[in-house]
Amino acid sequence: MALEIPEVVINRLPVYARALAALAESGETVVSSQALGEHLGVTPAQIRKDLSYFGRFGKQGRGYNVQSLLRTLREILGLDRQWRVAVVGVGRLGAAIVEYGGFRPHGFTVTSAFDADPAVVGSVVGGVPVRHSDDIEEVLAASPVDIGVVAVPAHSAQGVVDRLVRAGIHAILNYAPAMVHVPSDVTIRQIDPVLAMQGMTYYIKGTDNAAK
Amino acid sequence: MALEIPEVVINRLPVYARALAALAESGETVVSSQALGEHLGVTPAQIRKDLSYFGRFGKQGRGYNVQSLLRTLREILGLDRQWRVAVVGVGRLGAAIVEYGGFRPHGFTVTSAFDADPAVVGSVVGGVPVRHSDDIEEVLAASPVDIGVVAVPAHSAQGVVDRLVRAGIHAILNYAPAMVHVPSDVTIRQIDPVLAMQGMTYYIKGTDNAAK
DNA sequence: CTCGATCCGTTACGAATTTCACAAAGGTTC
DNA sequence: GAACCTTTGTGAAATTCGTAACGGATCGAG
Repeated sequence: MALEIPEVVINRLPVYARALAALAESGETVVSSQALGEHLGVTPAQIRKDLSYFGRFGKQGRGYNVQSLLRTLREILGLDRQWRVAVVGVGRLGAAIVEYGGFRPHGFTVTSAFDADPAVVGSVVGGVPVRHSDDIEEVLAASPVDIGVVAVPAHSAQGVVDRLVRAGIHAILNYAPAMVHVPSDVTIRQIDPVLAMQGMTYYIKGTDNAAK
Repeated sequence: MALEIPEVVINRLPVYARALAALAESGETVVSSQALGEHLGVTPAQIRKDLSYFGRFGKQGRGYNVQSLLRTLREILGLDRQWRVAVVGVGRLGAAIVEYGGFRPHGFTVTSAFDADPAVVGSVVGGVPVRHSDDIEEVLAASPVDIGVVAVPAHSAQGVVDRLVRAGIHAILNYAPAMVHVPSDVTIRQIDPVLAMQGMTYYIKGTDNAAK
């Protein structure tokens, strides 16, 4: 508690946890920072350093116990709980997110959905009834969620985020191609394929394929 | 050319470009690093420093010309060209990517699609014929692309990436929940909503909603 | 029980990145 | 055209982050 843990470190922990889960799956019982690092493309030193922020989990000469380190990481990250998710915007993308089955095995369950289009409000998507975006605060006051997922057009994103923040949400995953602002006690992550691609083209400007 | 430009800087340029495009749209002709920074949540100094890697684009006392800075950034990033994209994996997610209309306005066109499922191979998704994943090298040799998008299950991701690399691709956007390895002359970006969420739960462990 | 090999946790160092702060320059006002 | 205000570009300082290196455990072999 005394030490402030860098965000970059926190963001690497889920990667470690995923690798450990794979190792556990394949029956491995111990793993060294060396082996884990190779499997993951990071240096062993970084893994040891990252873990050392939270305690001492390894045995010298042996490595880490896969099961127990995995359990520890999941506990640190809060992955040992169920998290309720609200999805705002159930257009093409939003509907795909609500119906996506990949979140639930990780403890994330979509428990409410919102949209601004009256034609969609009232329908049921992926087993979740769609409410109107104007009622976010009201609906979430009655049945709170932990995480908000924003899948609305860019120009509506900030408004939706503001609503989610007012509803008491402290974690937001934003799929909208817009840089939105949140108070410092709210964590936000951006998922933006276009930005990701645009950040790559710089590096391939000079390659053969591009020459035309 | 002499200077190696940090990757973090490159990744911020598309964000600046997007903000400038919005300003241009709304008729603004000049913008200061101060104003741009506020609009974007970064410090003015960072914007100036980032831009200074590439030249001197501003006027003291005035700021930057929106149109010309936007044009310059697009040129630097290679956003002034058309980029051909291959999508591998046309399941739920892959099909959504191929059919997604949001890439084309930015110069990214999906020109080929692949899948390993014989039931899907031969069909047409979003106007693009689906070929078998085993034929990636062959097909891309005949009609090359610039960027590969991977939307296959985690266990197939590395194999697909290897194929794309062998086909001469130098930029890969990976939607598969797997850490894949590429040679140093290949740029890769990861899109992983589960990791993004898992990186947020750490920060909301102590909030009211989670207490139950 | 000793030796050698392995590997963690930690500290010290170095690299990378961000922020600061200021001289120089453009614009405006009178 | 002089005084003043604004804002850039940039070295230098400060901060953050990653890597190297090593003492001290742990284990297995003989």
